[in-house]
Amino acid sequence: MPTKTSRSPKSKVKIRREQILETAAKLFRKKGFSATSVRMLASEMNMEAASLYNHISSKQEILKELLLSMAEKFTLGMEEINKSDKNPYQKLEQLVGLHVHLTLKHPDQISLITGEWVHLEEPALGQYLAFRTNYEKRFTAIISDGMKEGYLETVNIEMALFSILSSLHWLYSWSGRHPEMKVADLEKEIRLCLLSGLRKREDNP
Amino acid sequence: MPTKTSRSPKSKVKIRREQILETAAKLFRKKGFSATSVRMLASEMNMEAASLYNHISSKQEILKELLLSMAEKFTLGMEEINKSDKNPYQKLEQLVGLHVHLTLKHPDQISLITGEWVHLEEPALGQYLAFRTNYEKRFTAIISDGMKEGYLETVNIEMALFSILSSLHWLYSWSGRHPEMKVADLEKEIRLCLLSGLRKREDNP
DNA sequence: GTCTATAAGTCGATAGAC
DNA sequence: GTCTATCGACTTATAGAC
Repeated sequence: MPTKTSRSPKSKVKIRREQILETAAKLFRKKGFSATSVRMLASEMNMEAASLYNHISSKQEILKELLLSMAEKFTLGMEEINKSDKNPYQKLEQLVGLHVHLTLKHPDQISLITGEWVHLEEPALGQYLAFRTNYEKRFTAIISDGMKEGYLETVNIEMALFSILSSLHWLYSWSGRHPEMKVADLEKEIRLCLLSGLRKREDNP
Repeated sequence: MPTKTSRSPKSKVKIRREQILETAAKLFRKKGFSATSVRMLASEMNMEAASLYNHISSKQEILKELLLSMAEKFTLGMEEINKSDKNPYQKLEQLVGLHVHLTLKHPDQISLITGEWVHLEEPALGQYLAFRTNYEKRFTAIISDGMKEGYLETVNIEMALFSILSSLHWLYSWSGRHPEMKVADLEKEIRLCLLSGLRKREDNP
């Protein structure tokens, strides 16, 4: 049976590492990955740059962890939604909810999805793009089903995906300007804008 | 009266400078401003880094020129559209056209709008943000008019602006994947996705 | 686990020959 | 207008004392 003292230092290390990752995400968001030096990150953590390397192995590793952990969260959410027997329109509503939820919980990490993934090196880059492609493929399938089953207007599928995803990707900047807005309200408003517009009005269940 | 030889070298210089700006935009798009070195830019131009400084005064100046020239083009387009006596819905259609047109003409420069403006230094940063704020204000006014006059569904105005603009800002990545698509088709499709969804269906002129 | 010191390289930009 | 050579500052990361 592990003693108190045998677990305590381990969890302390983990917390410290998580603080570094959080701070890094904030800096990467503000300055970009390339323009953020490990010295700046260390300074923000009130330590010397060399000390960081007791917690992380490289600057690149930080970016990799920040981006791949988000990619996994989106993939997991997509799997959860696809497991249910909801109709395609309801799945889209849930997808909006997934984006809103993850965006409000991890705004800094989410912001990196937009432009900082280009700084990933192989093999992390390939892994990340695989997640991304898979996610978009599943998203497209749901939109496609929604059109076939009469829940959605028939428009260019790729364009629909593109317009929905680009709006959802920029949610973080919007939520930054309205920190007072509640999750439920934000979700309702963005559903109204992105989905009700798309939804056929006449003959729906 | 200027002779042929007096104009020829001047225009040659200008073309060289424009080639540098174009190449820089392409590199900034691919690697980001910070991760692009002047040596890489020079190499792409088949010259030494030092030689670049006969055409530009600094790396920062390149970014400033790329971004502010695009900001001016958008502002000019907005002024043109606002000058007409079209109704708000028609103005929105024209705005979509403006974005499509500028995106297809300057995809690399447009791509910088998304994330690279953060690397602008003052006073260029202030100038850029002033353009941006002004543009968003006018865009909002048109949406607001459209709602008041019954052309558009009544939704959260800021959210409508946000979802339209974020889709339009990412047009460049979409057009990159579909280089074969014609301007008119792209414009029609994106209008369908972004505006027809928003447009009220019952009682329009 | 944090520090100082430093390696080894790249950065933007300039000086001056041609 | 392009080159070589170079400056000084900054970069990521490591070695080793404490």
